[in-house]
Amino acid sequence: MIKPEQWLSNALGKTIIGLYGNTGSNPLVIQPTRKDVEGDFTLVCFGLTKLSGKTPAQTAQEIGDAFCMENPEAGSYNIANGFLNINLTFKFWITYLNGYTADATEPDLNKAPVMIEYSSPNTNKPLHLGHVRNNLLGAAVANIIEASGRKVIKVNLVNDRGIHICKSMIAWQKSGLNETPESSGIKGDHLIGKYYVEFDKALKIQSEPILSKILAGDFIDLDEKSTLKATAIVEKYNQSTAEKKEELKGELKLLANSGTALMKEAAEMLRQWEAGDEATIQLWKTMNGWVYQGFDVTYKRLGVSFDKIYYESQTYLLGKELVDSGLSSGVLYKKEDGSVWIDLTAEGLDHKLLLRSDGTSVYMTQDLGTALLRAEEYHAGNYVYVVGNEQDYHFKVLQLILRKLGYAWADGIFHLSYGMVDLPTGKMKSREGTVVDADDLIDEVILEAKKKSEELGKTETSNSDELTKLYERIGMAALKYFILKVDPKKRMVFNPAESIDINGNTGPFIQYSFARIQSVIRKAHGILDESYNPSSIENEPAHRTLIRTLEQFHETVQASADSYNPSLVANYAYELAKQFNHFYHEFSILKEENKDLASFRLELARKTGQTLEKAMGLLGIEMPERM
RNA sequence: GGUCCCGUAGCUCAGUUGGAUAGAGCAACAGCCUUCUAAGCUGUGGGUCUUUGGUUCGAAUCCAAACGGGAUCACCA
Repeated sequence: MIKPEQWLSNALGKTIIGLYGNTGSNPLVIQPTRKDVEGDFTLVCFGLTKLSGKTPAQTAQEIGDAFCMENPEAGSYNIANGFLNINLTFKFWITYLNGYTADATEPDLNKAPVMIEYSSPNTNKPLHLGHVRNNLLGAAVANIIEASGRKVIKVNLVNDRGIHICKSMIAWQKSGLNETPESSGIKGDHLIGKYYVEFDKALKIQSEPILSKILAGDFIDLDEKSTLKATAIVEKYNQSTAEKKEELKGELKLLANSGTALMKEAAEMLRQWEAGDEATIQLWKTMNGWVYQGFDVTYKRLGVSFDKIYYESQTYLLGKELVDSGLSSGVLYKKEDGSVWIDLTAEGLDHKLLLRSDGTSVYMTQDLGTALLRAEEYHAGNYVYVVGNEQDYHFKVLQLILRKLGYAWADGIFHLSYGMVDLPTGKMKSREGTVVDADDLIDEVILEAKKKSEELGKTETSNSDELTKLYERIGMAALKYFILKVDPKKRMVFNPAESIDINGNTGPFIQYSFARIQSVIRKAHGILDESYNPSSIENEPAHRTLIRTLEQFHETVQASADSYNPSLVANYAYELAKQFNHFYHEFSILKEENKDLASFRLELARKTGQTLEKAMGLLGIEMPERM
C-alpha cells in the first residue's frame, strides 16, 4: 500500500531536482496541512529559496505547477505565505481507504527483541497510584513497541528481600495473632502492609526519646559509627536556620531509628535471612506468598502481565561476581576498610559504592547483576527500565558502570523515566495517609462508572453479568486513559474526580464513539453491502478529513514506539473519535439514499472503529460493543 | 551548595526535526434530541507561552541568564 507522506516526499524530491538540480542540504519539510487551510499536505518552501533564487511564494508556485503536471494524484495546490498546500485527488484518498487496515506490523523476529522492565514492586506494601502509572505505562509501551514490529519481553523485578519485608515480619510475629489473609479476610498485600505500618508506629515510639537525647547531645543509644555521624550533624544543627534544622532532623531521625531495639531486631532478622535460617526463610516465604497472591489480583484487574519475573533474592548475589571481575580489571578499586568503589569523577559524577565494607551488596550491585543475567539470557537489543524519575541518577550511573566494565549491550539501556503523580492537594505522603491505594482506586472508578451509567439510564441490556463487565470497562478506560494521555516524562496531577469523567477528552468518550459505530454496523447488517462504486462518491471534506486522520495511525504508533510515549497514541485516538463524531453528526449512513455513498460511509465508519479499538487496545483499554 | 528535570487559558493537558492567526478538555455562558446511541454536536468568552537577552526569513520550541517549582547527591532501596 502507498504511504501518502512517503510517496509525496519522493515525488516532490523528484520535482525539485528537476527544477533546481538538487533538493538542498536539509530534508524537505512536509507536514499535514493545518485544519483551517485548504490542502492535504504542506511543503514549507522557505528553506528552498536558496536553491531557486526566488521568493518563497514564487518558489512554491514553481514547484506546485511542476508537481501537479507530473503527478495525476495531485489535484490542485494553493500558496499562502510561502507554504505550498497540495490537494491530492479524492480518488487517491478513496483508493487509500480501500487498502487501509489498522492491523499492526508483525514482529520481525530477525531484529533483537526489546526487554521492558516495569512494575518492580517491594513486597512490604500494596500497590499505590504511583505503581499504577508505572504498570500502565510499561504495559502500554510493550504493546506499542510490539505493534511497531519488534518482539517484546516483559519482565518484572520483584524486590522481595531486605529490611523492609523484615519489618513486616517482626510486627507480624510480635502481634501473636497468626493472622493470614484467610483468617483475617484481608487481601495478602494489604495484610503485610498493615504490619509494616504497625512496625513503623512502634518504631516511632521507641525512636522519639532517642532523638530527644541526641538533640541534647546524649548519644548513649548509638553505636560508634552513628555517634560519630550524629556528633557532626548535631553541631551543624545547632548553628542552622529553622529550615535547615528540619532537614538535619530528618537525618538524625534515621540515626535514632537505628538505635532502637526494634530496628536491631529487624537487622538481626535480615542477618538470619542471609545466613539461611530455616524458620526465618519459612516465614519470609509464607508472607511473600500472601503478597504475591494480592499482587496477582491487582495485576489482573489492571490488565498487566509479564513474560518473566525476576526476584532480587535470586539475583542479588550475581552482582558480586561482576564486582570481582571489575576489581581484577582495575575498573573498580577497594578502600582500606574493604568497601569497593568506582570513580566516576572523570564523567562529572561521583565516587559510587558497589560493595559495603562487610562485603554485602547494595542496590546498585544487585541491579548490575540483574542486568548481566538478563543480557546473557535474552540478548535483547534494548533494555527499557520503567522507573520513576527520582532514580535518574541511579540509571545514569548503572549504564556508565556497565559501559566501563566493557559490556557493549549497555548502550541499549534506556531509562523510561516518568514523573511523579501528585494529588490536587500536593504530594502523596504515607505519613499523612494521602497515598491512593491501587485496589481502592480501581473499585472507585468502576463504582463511579456504574453510578454515571445508571444516571443516564440507557444501557440496552439488563443482563447483570454484561453490565458488570461494562462498568468495569468504562471505569478502567477512564482511569487508564486519564493517566496515559499525559506525556510520561511529565509530573502529573491526578484528580480523582476528573479521572472518572466520561465527557470530553476521556476514555469513555472514545468508547462511546466506538459503541456508536458498532451500533450502526449492526443495523446495517443485511441492508447495506460492502461494495460501492468509488466514482459516485462526492468529495466531502468531513470524509476526507477522517481518511487523512486514519492515514496517520501507523506513523503515530511508530512515533509512539520510538519515543516510548503512549500519550501519542492516546491523543491520536481522541482526535480520531472527535472527528468521527463530527462526521456522524453531519451525515447519516443508514438513511443515505445513494447506496454507494451509504456503503462508502459505512466502510469509513468500520475502519474508524477498527482503528479506535486497535489504538485503545495498545493502551490496555477494552471497547464495549454497546453502552 | 553541585547536578538534573519542569514552568503554555481559572484548572488538567496537547503543541512532531524551529513554520502560517498557540490548540483541546474541564469549569462558565448560549443553542441543537420526531433524525444511525445527546456519554454527542455547534457557538461565545478566556493567553505578555514565567521574565530578560541572543541565534534567523521565522522561536512556545534552540542558546544564555534571572525568577519560581521539583528531584537527586546514603556503607537505603
